[in-house]
Amino acid sequence: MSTHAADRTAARAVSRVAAPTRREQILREAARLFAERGFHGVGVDEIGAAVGISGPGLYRHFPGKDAMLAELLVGISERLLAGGRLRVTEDAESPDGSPQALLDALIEGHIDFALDDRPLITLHDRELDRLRDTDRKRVRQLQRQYVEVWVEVVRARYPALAEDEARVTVHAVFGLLNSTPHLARPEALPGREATAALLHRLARGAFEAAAGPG
Amino acid sequence: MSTHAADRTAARAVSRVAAPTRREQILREAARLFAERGFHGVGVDEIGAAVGISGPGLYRHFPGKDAMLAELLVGISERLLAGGRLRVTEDAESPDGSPQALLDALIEGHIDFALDDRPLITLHDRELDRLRDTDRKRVRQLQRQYVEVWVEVVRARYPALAEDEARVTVHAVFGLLNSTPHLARPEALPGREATAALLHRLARGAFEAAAGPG
DNA sequence: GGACACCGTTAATGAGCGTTAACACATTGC
DNA sequence: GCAATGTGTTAACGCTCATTAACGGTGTCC
Repeated sequence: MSTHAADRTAARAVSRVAAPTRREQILREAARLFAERGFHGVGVDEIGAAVGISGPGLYRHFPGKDAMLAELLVGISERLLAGGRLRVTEDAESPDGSPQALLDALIEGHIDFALDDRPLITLHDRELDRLRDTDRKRVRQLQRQYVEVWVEVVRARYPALAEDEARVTVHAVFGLLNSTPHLARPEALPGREATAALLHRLARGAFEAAAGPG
Repeated sequence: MSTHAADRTAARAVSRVAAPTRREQILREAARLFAERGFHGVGVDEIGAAVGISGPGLYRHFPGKDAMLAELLVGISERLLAGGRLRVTEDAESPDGSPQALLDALIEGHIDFALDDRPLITLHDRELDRLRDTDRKRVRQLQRQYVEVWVEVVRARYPALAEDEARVTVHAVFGLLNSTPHLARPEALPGREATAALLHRLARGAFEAAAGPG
C-alpha cells in the first residue's frame, strides 16, 4: 500500500482515475454504514474496520464522528444546489433553453444523484437532526435554496401554480425521486436507465397534474 | 387522576371519547419523540417525562424500549394493510366499483394516514432497522403485502404497465405521499384539505404518466 | 542524521443509558 | 383486615461507545 504522497499522486496521474484518499474512503464507508443502520447505530470501530484501520485511528482524519456526518450532509447539499444552479445558468445561456427543458434538466440531475449516491440521499433526509446546531442550519439553508431553485423553475413553466402549491409539489417530487434508495432490494429495479426514465416520466406527470386539475 | 379501572371505564363511557390509557399515552409520545430525534436519540427518561412518569416506570407497561418501537411499527403496518384490503373488498362489493375508483380510494386512505399520523409515517421508513429480527420480518412482510395490494390495483387500472414498473411506481408514489411529514415547517402547508387534494392530484398524475409515455 | 509531520496502534477514561432491584402506596376482592 | 395487583419511585448496575493518552514506525527535508 503506497502511503507515500508522491506515489499516490503518480498513481492517480497514471491511472487517470482519482485514487481515493483515506479521507474519501472513510467518508464513503461511513455514508454506507450510516445509511444502513443509522448514525447512532454505527460505532467508530465499525467505520474504522470498513477501511482497514481501527477505531481511534479515524481521529487522525476527522475531529470526531459528528464531523464525518456533517461533512457528508453539507457536501451533498452543496453539490445538489450547485448542480441545480449550473443547470439554470446553462439553460439561460442556451439558445434551446426553455422552462420545460430546464425542468427536465433538473429532474434528470436529481435522478442521477438519487440513483448514484443512494446512501447520501438516504442520509440527507434521515440524519439531519443528529448534526450540531451550526451544521444543521447550514444544511437546512442549502436545502431551502435548492428547493427555491426548483420552485422558481416550476413556476416559470407553470405560471398558474401558486407558490405554496409549487413548494409542496416540489417537495413531493423529491420524495418520489428519492424513493428508490429506500427500496429494500435495489437489485429488483428494472435496470438503471429504465428506472431513470420511469422516474422522469412520473415526475413530469406529477408536475402536469399539479398545474392542471386532472 | 383516576387510577381506578372502573372510573376510567365510566369516564370513557360518559365522555364518549376514548380516554387514552397510559399505554396509549406512552406510545403516542414515544412515536413523536422517535420521529423527531430517532430511536437511539431518545432516552427512556425522556419518554417517561413526556407522560409524567419517570424513566423506569415505563417498564410497568412495556418490557423494554424496543417493544415500544415494535408495537408502533407493527401497528401502523397492520392498519395500513387492513385499510387497503378493506377498500379492495368495498370496491368489489359496490355497484359503482371500478379500478379507478378503487385506486382513488387507496390514495385517499394513504393520504389520511400521512397527514394524520405523521410521526408514525416517518418512523415507518426510518427506524425499521432498529427492530429485533422477528419484528422486522413481520413489519417487512406487512409492508410487502400492502405494496402488493396497490400493485394489483394499479395493474387492474393500467393493464399495459409491467409488474416491475408498477412496483417501482407504487413505491415512488408512497414517497410522494409521505413527503409532507418530512417537511420542516408543517404549518406552511396550504391547509389540510387543500394539501390532501393536491397530493391526490399528484399521485394520479404520476400513475397516468407511468402508464402512458408522456 | 535528526527534527518533524503523518498515520497507525492499544489501553484507559468517562459519560450516557437501558435495565433491574428494592421499596412504597393505593385499590380491589375475599 | 389482608393478600394480591397495579403503578409509581429512587438507587445502583453494567454495558456500550466516543474520545483521549501514550507510544511507535516511516518517509521527508535540510
